[in-house]
Amino acid sequence: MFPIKTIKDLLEKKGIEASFQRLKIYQYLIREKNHPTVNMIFKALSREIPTLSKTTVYNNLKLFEEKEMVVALNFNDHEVRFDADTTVHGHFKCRRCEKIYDFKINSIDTDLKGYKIEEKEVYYTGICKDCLSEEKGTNLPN
Amino acid sequence: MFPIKTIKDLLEKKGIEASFQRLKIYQYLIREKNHPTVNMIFKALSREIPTLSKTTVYNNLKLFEEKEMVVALNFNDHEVRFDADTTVHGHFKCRRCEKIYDFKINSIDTDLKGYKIEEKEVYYTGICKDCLSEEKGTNLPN
DNA sequence: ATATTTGCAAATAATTTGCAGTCGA
DNA sequence: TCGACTGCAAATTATTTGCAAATAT
Repeated sequence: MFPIKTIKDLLEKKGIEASFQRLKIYQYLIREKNHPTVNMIFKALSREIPTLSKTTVYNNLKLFEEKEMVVALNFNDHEVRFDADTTVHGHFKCRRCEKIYDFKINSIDTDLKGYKIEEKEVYYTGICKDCLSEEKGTNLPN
Repeated sequence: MFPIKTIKDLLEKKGIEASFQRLKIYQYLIREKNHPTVNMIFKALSREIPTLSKTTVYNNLKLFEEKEMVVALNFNDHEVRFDADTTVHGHFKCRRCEKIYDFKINSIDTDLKGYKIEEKEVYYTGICKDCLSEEKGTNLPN
């Protein structure tokens, strides 16, 4: 689905070198779509790249952010998560299973006038579909 | 506008003691409405309360959060800001002057279905009205 | 008197920085 | 060969924890 070649082109189109580590980190983001933390990326890729350092993960995520290839998500907890989808969309975080779901935003009606808006971020928190149905399941003996 | 007495009642209504430091911290939040960081609160109140410690500021903000008297704002930068207005509303941060403005959200139209939403947070970033007009001012010789 | 709160100092965690060695066009 | 990239170790910053002293009911 996302062969190395494609990602390589993508990186080069952005004017950055396609080093092995960089390529793998970006590939991880677009493949997994799991909104990982620095640590999740580091741990997952360390298996393939045993010499990988966390600094490199930080370096590259920062670079991706500058190139607007990645956005950082800041929910109200002390971990930053990353998303390679930079189009405007909302993020829902389940406080039970900790998963983050993307959702589509059709419009936001506000009273803001005269401001130059450059970025929009929308975070929802709650319980996801799966956890809700599990909850129901445990309550009903059948 | 927010006399000590009123704030004292408010804290007690929430079931927490109205200690001097606690009262001052909460008063600062609702008076200034400036969405301060821990440091801003600490520095501002240190003048009046020279013995104040940052731990106490952290302790009380945490308590306020638990009691849902305060929400923490996480823009994509490494500082958390606090807001004593806990109703759902948006926050706009100017990347020029760093000020945070509140705005009203009438509605958000999304495709999210079947999820239990418990919290909504909306962050906009850009240039505020004031900074925009200054910008114009410097460009025009008149 | 007793429970809560405060505030210091130390611990922890996340991120950044400096820099020497490595890699690839 | 040269500049960019990596990765270690140390530094920095934000936040939390442990605990003894202070405070308030």
